[in-house]
Amino acid sequence: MRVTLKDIAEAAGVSIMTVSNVINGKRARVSAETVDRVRRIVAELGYVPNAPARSLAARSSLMIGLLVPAATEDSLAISPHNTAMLGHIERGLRRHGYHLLLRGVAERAEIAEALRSWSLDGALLLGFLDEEIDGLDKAVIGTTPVLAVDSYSTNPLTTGVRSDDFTGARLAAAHLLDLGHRDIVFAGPAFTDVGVVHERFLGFRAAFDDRGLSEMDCPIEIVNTTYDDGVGLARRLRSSHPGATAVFTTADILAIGLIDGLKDAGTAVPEDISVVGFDNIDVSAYITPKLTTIAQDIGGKAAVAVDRLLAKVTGQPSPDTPHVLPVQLVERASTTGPRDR
Amino acid sequence: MRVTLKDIAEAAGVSIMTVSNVINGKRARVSAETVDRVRRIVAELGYVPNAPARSLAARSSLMIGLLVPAATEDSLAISPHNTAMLGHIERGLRRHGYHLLLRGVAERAEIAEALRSWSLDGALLLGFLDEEIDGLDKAVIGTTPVLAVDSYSTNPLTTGVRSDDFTGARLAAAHLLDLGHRDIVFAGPAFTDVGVVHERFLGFRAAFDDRGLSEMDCPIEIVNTTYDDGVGLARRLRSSHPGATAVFTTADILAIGLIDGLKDAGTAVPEDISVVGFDNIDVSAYITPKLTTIAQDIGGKAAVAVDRLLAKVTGQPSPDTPHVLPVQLVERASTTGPRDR
DNA sequence: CTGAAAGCGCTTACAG
DNA sequence: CTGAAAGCGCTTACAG
Repeated sequence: MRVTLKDIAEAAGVSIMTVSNVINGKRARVSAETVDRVRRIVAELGYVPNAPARSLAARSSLMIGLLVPAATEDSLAISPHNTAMLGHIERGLRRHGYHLLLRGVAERAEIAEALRSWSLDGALLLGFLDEEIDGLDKAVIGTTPVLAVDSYSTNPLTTGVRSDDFTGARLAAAHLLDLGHRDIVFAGPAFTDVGVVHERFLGFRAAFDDRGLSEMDCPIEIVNTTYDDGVGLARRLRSSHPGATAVFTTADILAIGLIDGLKDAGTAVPEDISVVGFDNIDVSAYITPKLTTIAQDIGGKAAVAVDRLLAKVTGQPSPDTPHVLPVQLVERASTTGPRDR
Repeated sequence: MRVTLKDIAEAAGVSIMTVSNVINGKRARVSAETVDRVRRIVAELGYVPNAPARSLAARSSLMIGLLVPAATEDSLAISPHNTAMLGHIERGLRRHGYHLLLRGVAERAEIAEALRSWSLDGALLLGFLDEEIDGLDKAVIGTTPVLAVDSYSTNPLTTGVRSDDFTGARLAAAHLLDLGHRDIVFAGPAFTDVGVVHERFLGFRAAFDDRGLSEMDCPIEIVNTTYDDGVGLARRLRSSHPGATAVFTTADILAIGLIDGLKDAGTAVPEDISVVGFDNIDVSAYITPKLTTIAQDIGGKAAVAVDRLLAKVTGQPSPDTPHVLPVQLVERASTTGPRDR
């Protein structure tokens, strides 16, 4: 039989609720002597609080949902970047005594369902599109604190944390421009007039503006951010942009595929084409040539996400502007000056 | 206010428990007409079952724990292999209507705590050492179904699923031997006389036996399985094993570090040294030279783990031998015949 | 096919 | 500092 509050109470000769107070650290309400006695018996009997019972009674669960997009029948496609986030987030929550419910969501209704069903104390949204975040109103998330990571949605309910995408892309483009490149391709997923990719595009353009090169034409290549899409881009790059001497990609994994595809086609990197990535995932230092990229502070992003969410959970006023983490250029071997022509 | 069974019952003019029966699909106990009416009202009012209440009453939670080792203050160091497992496991559980609680555990007591506290219906152990699994008895896990992934522990309580490590290493060694190598280093983490690494060592040796080369001396290099350890191994390889023409590593990430380290030291791969990995993680196809390795069936492993665990959860008799998944050699560019000397 | 009652193990006001 | 009572929202026998 499992040990319950009642068992402890009987063994200690006190009421159930005194035990409850001890367990929950409400020491002000119990004499030090009683606390000790109860503590001892709890340890002796190996009492473990029943979380569902606690959740039911307290309408709170000490459980945080980490919601990640997933096609219905698909397994969670967790990017290297999000994997690292996941690890840090779990640690952060664990240190604060919270538990993590990981859930792939295929349709918006599942967000509401997850939140309400489990009496989640809060949720982190990782990897959703801005328009999906935009659609989250009180009707779907209720009063549960929710925070979006890497989102530019202006939804005040989800104000969260992200990297300084604008500056990152600007640094990347500045690096290429300073090396002497002028014909630079911007490669990334389709974007609208808001969001991570759009910000990176603006930052990219800003570097040109900074140098009075505003009029310069910058071809955009729309590609998904996978290795294979990078390889595909390499195949058509020479014909679609014969004059290009450099490519800025919005993700390392895309840059890595691009470099491999380029090499296969006999194009030297960086001698013929320089490539800059974004993220600084581990792999980027393993490939040849090592990738020049923009490093995000993943640990910092996770920590801020957890801290902000838990602040909301515990009822502290939450800032209405997102926390923006700095990024930095990591110069490695995939970039050099353009070859004389 | 949240909608409860009671609200539905009142609106439908039936008892709470009839609604409960409808919700839980016990249709045999309710007339078709009533089912329809209740269903309609449930949809109309947007009823979502309260999971904690259900867990408390039913002593079951539809929740499965995924437990992963973690040093107390550390973030989950999820290897590429385990990340892929995680994605597939989440999908498998979701399809079966279960939820996933992800938990890093620093000490054994936390396993028991997680299981009991949340009334978990079951748990998957990912990445634990065999000796940790060995220590799990009824006293710590109670009657909760638990299944270990990638374990050679003979603990009958956790009998699970793993890859055919023996055959994998044997294939790898056979490949190198067939290419003409004779001086091959085995590189992997410290191992005892049981476990994944030990099996791989046995398989490695078996390939020599197969060819009547049993007497051959095979140096073992004990290294952790990280990129940096691979680089470190490269640094000392030439001096510690001057005659070696090939290295078998127990993990791709180690092989990748090794290759980078060798290249930095001016040693050509595969011309001077051939390298074989194990896992076939994505990255292995991105590096130069592309890594020859042993591919595990990760999706299959996750699917079997989920199926077996849920079978146990639903009370079906569970096999007392682990499910072993086949592996295969993926020949790429990091191996070739030894140079004539 | 349907329902009234008890109970899962806790917390929350409230009263002393 | 301590406790008796009510209730969180559900499921489980049991009875009709």
